[in-house]
Amino acid sequence: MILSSKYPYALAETLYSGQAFRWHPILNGEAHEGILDGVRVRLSQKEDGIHFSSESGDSFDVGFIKKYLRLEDDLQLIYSQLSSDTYFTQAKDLYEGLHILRQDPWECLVTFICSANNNIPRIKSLVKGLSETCGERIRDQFGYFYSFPEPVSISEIGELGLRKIGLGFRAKYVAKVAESVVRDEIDLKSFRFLEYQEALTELLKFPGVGDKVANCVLLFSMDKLQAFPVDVWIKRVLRENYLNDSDEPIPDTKLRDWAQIHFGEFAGYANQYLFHQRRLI
DNA sequence: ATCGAACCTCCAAT
DNA sequence: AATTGGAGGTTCG
Repeated sequence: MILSSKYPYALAETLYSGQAFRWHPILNGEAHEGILDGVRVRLSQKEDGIHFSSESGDSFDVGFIKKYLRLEDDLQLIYSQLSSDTYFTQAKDLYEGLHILRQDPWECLVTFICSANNNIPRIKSLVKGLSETCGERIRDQFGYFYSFPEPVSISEIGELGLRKIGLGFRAKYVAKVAESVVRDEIDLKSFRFLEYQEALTELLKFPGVGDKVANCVLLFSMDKLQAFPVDVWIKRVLRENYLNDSDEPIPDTKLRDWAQIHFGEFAGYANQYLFHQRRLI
């Protein structure tokens, strides 16, 4: 199956820019494999577009992949809205076609709780451990793989089980969030229909979710392109390029407010490009 | 309100 | 070889 799009798509940059943690290169980097909605998916970028295959073939909705990849995003519009910022423009010239992904909110929430005070290899290994411990074991033509666990499955292994996987102090948070989602029948998918501020307020009620994690979840899974996660890398970018080095430290939420006003409705796209550029220095 | 320490774990750098 | 410091943060006092 070939997915075509009007706009350039930097597939590898997108899959490995630290927003999703279950993709890995296969066939000497020719293609990428991940698990979406309990299905193993392979993607590769060719001249004529992004090639996509999975065992369920066409029965696996192509529309699903298109949504996941945000193929419909109007990059020209987004670029033009951000073009007055010279640092964004620099990053854009380097990584043209880099996209935000639209992930599953539950998986996104859990993985970004796991991201606290962790580096990317650690986050990946935790998500892998989680999936292999309480995800569903599924077989396809290439062998076995594991779906990302449902809230019930995580709540069943509890804090102790999560500690065994290596979540550390995050185990308590993930366990509580899983229990809460199960008990209160919270439909995270519906958060996407809330306004940014309202969804943010709701997410902040979860233990282990502060402003940074909430904004990641909003941006990467809830269609809030104005979300602006303030992490150490973005702080470096802001400090180095936009603020006086001599200034005293500014609280993260203030930095976010400033950035959202400065960059506007696509602040999250600016965030991803600046983050990606700074991280690869 | 604001601020710093503490929190699990892993691993690279002393 | 043991120890320290830091990693895409949040909570608690």
